[in-house]
Order: sequence, then structure tokens, then C-alpha cells
Amino acid sequence: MEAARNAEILRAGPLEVRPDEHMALADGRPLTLSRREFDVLIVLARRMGRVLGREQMFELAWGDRMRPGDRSVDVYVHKLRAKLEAALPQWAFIHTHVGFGYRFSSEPSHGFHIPSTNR
Amino acid sequence: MEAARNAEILRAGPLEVRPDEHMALADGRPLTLSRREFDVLIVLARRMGRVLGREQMFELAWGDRMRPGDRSVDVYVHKLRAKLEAALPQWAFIHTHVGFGYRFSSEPSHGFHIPSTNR
DNA sequence: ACACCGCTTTCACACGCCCTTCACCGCCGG
DNA sequence: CCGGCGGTGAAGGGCGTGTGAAAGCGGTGT
Repeated sequence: MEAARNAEILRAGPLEVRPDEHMALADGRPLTLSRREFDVLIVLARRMGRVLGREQMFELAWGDRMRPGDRSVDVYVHKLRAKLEAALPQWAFIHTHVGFGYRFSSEPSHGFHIPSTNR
Repeated sequence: MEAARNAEILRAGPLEVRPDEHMALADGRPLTLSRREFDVLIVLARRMGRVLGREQMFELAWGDRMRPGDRSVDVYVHKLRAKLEAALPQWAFIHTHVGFGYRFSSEPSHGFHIPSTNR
């Protein structure tokens, strides 16, 4: 890679991920993510628009081979979704491809719910 | 980086199928297909322009011999047609050859679904 | 050493998608 | 009119995924 000293910045709609700075920004506001959550996010964001299998995700994020039956990836996808939705309710980022894995890309959320706007 | 060496890409009009990535794109937008739907689409797309018998399709997509009377292929052709038409209403991809099987190729649909300055 | 605390992993269960099969339809040729 | 063929919708069951909570692990401060 020749891009050299350029800080890698991954953008997806209102979301910005900066692997080098260990930071993720939603509309400019920083998200609070654990290390593992961050690794999973980066793995997904770097393969934006493509379908990633769980095993591949595990190897990239955990640096180890996934044991059959391990649900860790699912759990962290869930945690990430929760935080992303809390920060950007109208957007969906992690999409399930049943039988294959997950795909990352920013898409407007299907239905939208607003916490306490309604009353 | 990642060399996209074997990246097989099948194109038919506005449709793009990428077997290696478990992805199908309609005008660049990803389709959500189940595993079986995907397999059938790939089988058809790889034999583009040729007529495929149901038995042959079944063996290629299911990896097994088709039992006489099995309608699975018909059902999945139907499911695929539905999703393809939803994504690309003006195109027809899967064509029936009565007594033989199906043929895949992109052709403009002769019926019309979009009211506009048409015709 | 102990208590506290956040993070990770595992577990159990709920739920929804998916695959298969079946029934019924209309069409066409004999 | 009857039988073969393909289109289509729906039911049943299986299993892949979503999800909350408990258990395990390390680190930090007192």
C-alpha cells in the first residue's frame, strides 16, 4: 500500500470511522465503543458493500479461527447495531444475509421510531 | 491489497451477479436473496442464453438428483422472478421453454408497469 | 487482599426466515 | 373432455438469527 501516512477514514452516510485514531463519529459525535466492538466495526466497514461470512469476520476481528457454534460475532453485531441505532436512529448499517453473514452499508432505516417525540 | 483474481462476474443488462461474494446487484443495488434463490440464479446466469432442463438445474443448484414430480425448481424460479421484477420492473430475465425448462437472458419486458410519457 | 467495574464469552430461549410440499388454477393439445 | 404442464399461494416444520442475562476474566482503586 502506497497511500502511506494518510489516515484511513471510512465513511458511510453520517458515520465516520477512523481506525488509526480508534474513533467512530456519528454526525461528528464520537461513539463509545469497546475494543472488540471497534474491531468488528472496522472489519465490516473496510469491506463495505460486501457480504462477509461469520468465520471471515471472526478471523479478521479476533485473529483466530472461529470454533463451530461460536456466536460471538452475532453478539457483537447486536451490540454494534444497538449503539449505532441509538446514535443514528434513521439509518441501518449492518444487514443480515441469512445463511451467509453480514453486509455493511448505510441505508435509510425502513420504518423510523423517535423516542419521545410523540406523546 | 486483495487481488480480485477469480472474481467471476456475470452481467445481464442492469443485473450483475457475483457468485464469489454471494451478491447480486440490480442497477448497483444489492438484492436480498436466500441461499437457494442465489444458487438457482447462479446456475441460470452461468448458462446465460441457453435452455436448461429442470433436472439439470436441480442437480447444479441442489447438488443432488431430482426426484420425478419435484416442483422445487419451478417454485424458486417463481421466487426469483418476483424479486427480479420488484427490483427491475422493465426487464425480464427468466424465460420459460415449455416442455424443456428455462432460459436466462435480459430482455426488456414488453408489458409496462410504469405510467409515464410512454409510447 | 478485597471489592468494584467494565468487557467478553457463553447460554437459553424466542422469533422469523426459509425450504419443502401440497393444492388448486388456467392453459393447451390430443 | 381429459391429461400434462407450468404458475402461484399457502401450510408445516426446521434451523439460523436476535436477544437478554448469567458467568468468567482482568484491571483498578482502596
